[in-house]
Amino acid sequence: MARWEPGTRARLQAAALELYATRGFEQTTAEQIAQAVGLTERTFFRHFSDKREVLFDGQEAFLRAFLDGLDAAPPGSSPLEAVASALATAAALFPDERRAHSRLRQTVIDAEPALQEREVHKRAILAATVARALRDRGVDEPAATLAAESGATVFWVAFAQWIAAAETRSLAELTADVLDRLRGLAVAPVVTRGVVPGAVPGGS
Amino acid sequence: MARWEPGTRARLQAAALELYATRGFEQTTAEQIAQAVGLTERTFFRHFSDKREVLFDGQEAFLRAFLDGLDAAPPGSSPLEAVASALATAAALFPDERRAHSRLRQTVIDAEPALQEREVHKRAILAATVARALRDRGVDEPAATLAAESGATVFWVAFAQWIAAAETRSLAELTADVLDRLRGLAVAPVVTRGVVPGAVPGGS
DNA sequence: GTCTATAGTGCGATAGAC
DNA sequence: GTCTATCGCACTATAGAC
Repeated sequence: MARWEPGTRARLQAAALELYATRGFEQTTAEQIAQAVGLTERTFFRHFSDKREVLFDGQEAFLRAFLDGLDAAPPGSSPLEAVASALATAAALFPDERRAHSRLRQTVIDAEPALQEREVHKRAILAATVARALRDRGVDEPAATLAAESGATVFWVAFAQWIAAAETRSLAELTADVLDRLRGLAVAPVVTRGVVPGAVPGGS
Repeated sequence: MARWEPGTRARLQAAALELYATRGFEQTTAEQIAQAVGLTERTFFRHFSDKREVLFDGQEAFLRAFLDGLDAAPPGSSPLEAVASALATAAALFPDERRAHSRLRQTVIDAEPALQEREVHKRAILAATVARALRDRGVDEPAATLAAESGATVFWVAFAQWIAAAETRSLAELTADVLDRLRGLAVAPVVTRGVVPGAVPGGS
């Protein structure tokens, strides 16, 4: 391992993130990313199936964390208890040191619909995988899908909070809080702020 | 409205769905779709921003139904009660006559990752819009997002059931059932089928 | 309606690692 | 010799600019 620099993928990812953040996703060509790390466009596409995918690597580890968390839940746990365990395990993948990086990456994604599409697709795959794992644990449908989608939603709501400007709490703390709020949804039948009738102008 | 054939968009959509279903999405070029209805490729892209979008038109009406359903909920309703109202209104957009068409369309989408990305993106936009409407009704965060995402999940779970092979129940009936199951999730702490310890081979 | 950049693919050639 | 990462080149279709 001397002829070629190791960590090619990681260097392509870093270069892509920086270029997307500065010039914008559409204005950045695959050739520019490749040249930034001394490679050709063709090599870029050998590592990543398309320009979007370079920002969505490492989701496998994230998915595995979720599944490991499910496995860690004691047998006989309710679907939501198992999901709570998965959330805690997954949240541990995002220590505070990663916060700045996650923030920059999300800024890039939020600026580009094409990237948002890829992101929600990855999120959908996660939820579907968790649902399958729950079914394997003996949870029937539609409970498995509902619990899995709810867990995913809790994670992304907490994640958005975690990378919000002034936020300092850990992701683990935030996921636990949001999960509690979800539990309260089904049983708390009152709105918390004052209702303003007619505040939503109905169209048509 | 006499110089050109009316319903151009609808005819392009029908031709696209048929071609995607027979030749496959990737194997179908925009030019083929356009020529199938006597137009040029350029005209296709004037009506639809890309090849995927031709399958995702009419989401505005769907979104409006959801919002109208929210408005129909009495002031002071809980977030989930408001969502239940929205689900009923939205489900009414899918009478049984549409079932066959929805089935074919979903078959095409399920066969192509690029189309799945667009679909989940549209679903995400729906959930975000519902969340905003709930905030306008006085629901705070994260309750608004949690309720909106839960409502969206309920709809799509019910929708998948509605277009399943042997299904005959109406979409309205199915959304109501799935919503009840969701309500039970947070309070029902037991799995319904027998738990088989060790049934999930834990890796590593 | 034409013209063009570029995303993304297929295949072959090269060259180091083993 | 095999295996694998990289490069080079030709090519199509998308999508947007003019």
